[in-house]
Amino acid sequence: MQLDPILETIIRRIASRARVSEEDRTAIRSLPYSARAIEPSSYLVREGAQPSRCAFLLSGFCYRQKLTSEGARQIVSIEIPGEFIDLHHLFLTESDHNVQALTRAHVAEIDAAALRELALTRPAIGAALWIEALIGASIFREWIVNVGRRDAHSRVGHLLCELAVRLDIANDTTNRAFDLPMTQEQLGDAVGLTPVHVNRVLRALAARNLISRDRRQISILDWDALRDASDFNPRYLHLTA
Amino acid sequence: MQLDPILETIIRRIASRARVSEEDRTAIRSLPYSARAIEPSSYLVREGAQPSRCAFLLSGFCYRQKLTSEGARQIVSIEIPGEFIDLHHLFLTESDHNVQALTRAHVAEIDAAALRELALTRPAIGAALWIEALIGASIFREWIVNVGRRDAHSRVGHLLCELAVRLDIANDTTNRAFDLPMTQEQLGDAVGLTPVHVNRVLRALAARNLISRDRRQISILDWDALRDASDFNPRYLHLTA
DNA sequence: CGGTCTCTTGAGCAGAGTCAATGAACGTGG
DNA sequence: CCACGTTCATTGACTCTGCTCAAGAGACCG
Repeated sequence: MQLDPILETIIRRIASRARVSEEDRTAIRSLPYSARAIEPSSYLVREGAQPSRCAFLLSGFCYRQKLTSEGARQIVSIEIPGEFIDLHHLFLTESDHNVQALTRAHVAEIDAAALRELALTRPAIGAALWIEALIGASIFREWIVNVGRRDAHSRVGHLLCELAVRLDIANDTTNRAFDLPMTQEQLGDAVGLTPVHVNRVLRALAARNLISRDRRQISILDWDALRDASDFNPRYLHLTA
Repeated sequence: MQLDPILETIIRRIASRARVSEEDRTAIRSLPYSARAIEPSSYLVREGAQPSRCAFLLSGFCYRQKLTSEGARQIVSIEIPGEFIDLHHLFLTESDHNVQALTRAHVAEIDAAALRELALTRPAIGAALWIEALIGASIFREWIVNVGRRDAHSRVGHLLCELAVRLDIANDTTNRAFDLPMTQEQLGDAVGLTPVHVNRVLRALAARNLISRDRRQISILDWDALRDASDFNPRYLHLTA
């Protein structure tokens, strides 16, 4: 029998978090889902919607965002390939935020009821999804700290460190360099600064030889220095959980 | 047979989130736990620790907090009675933050392995705990927005609105008034401001007749006005989920 | 009654925002 | 291949919200 490569990708992700049995794998293989391509900046989820599917990001980047009544935007997380992007919809009916594609992206939209069923009845799958969700929550907490208590240089540096680590883990590399598919305005929305100030901070970081930039390609030149200057401690990513 | 009032409280909480069967209740009634009183400002959980218990807050207030290397503190959530305060420890080994008591508090510390077992094998209990955790994550997201994109007046007002709603729900009241057991310094740590500025903001809100204060008793005088001024929309609390 | 912790208030400062203009990169159609 | 329009990045000048420093007043406690 031919295996569906998309479901196998999802299985690998879940298996990386918990010991899944052959029956667990079989159960995942029967999940109803549909694959979809998303154009940059289009919405995957809108605040107030009641989605019946739960997306898994296969390729591309997304971000999670909320708007204030003043029209200001705050990005509350950035999603990279290989992540479940709305586990919330498994158990909460209404979305409390928006999710948009940053680049062209591919997602597998899994039937929420079916995935919820697996999460509740198959302990290994349940545990894996719990871990995914709880690490996500931990990252939210760190972002509150970032935006609430760090100065502009550390905020931007911290975000770059986080992305470097998460991308290196996801790609099984140790590059500390990556293509950052965000405008400076979006970066500002992620760290609570204006685009003008993000620009000044980025060049200040480059001037201090902590990073180098070429278009939107970011290389961290001095990891230890940037990590220290940005108060970055990867504990909150629970890499060894 | 005599029922343990503490476990019954926990059962009621879980039952408010999902339809639990009599077997589910029986299973909860056999959870190993110990009750403990906590003095103000003492720690329930420390960053880096590997707790084997998961606390449920029976009375009193707690806050969740992280420190930067500069020594700045950011409070990332405030916990009120009736909440599970570290569901993270069910599935993540190491704590990424500190939890401290705000007032004298009572907690039931439940054996994490036993509760995890229930979460994974009893669908109703699992669903209830998922909902608890996901609402917590939603509140983290809103706090990122609060600290990242709102001005000082809105930030403080937003926090007061959130606490008023959560406490009214928990106590089944509609007072819009509550005792806020926090110093202005702690308030500042929750909204990313200095205590001096929190002080000015609080008196400005009082001067605009949005709130009144007597010691640490807060009354919201004009709910609609404060809600609008603070950009508060309770959707993120998922009250009807 | 003294000590300590909070709360208040004022004065001056500075980090980040605003406004505005210029320049570079990129996609598109001719 | 080039002209053009759009989006994004960069820079300067100026402003302002919120911070720092510091001192005094209340509240609470043993």
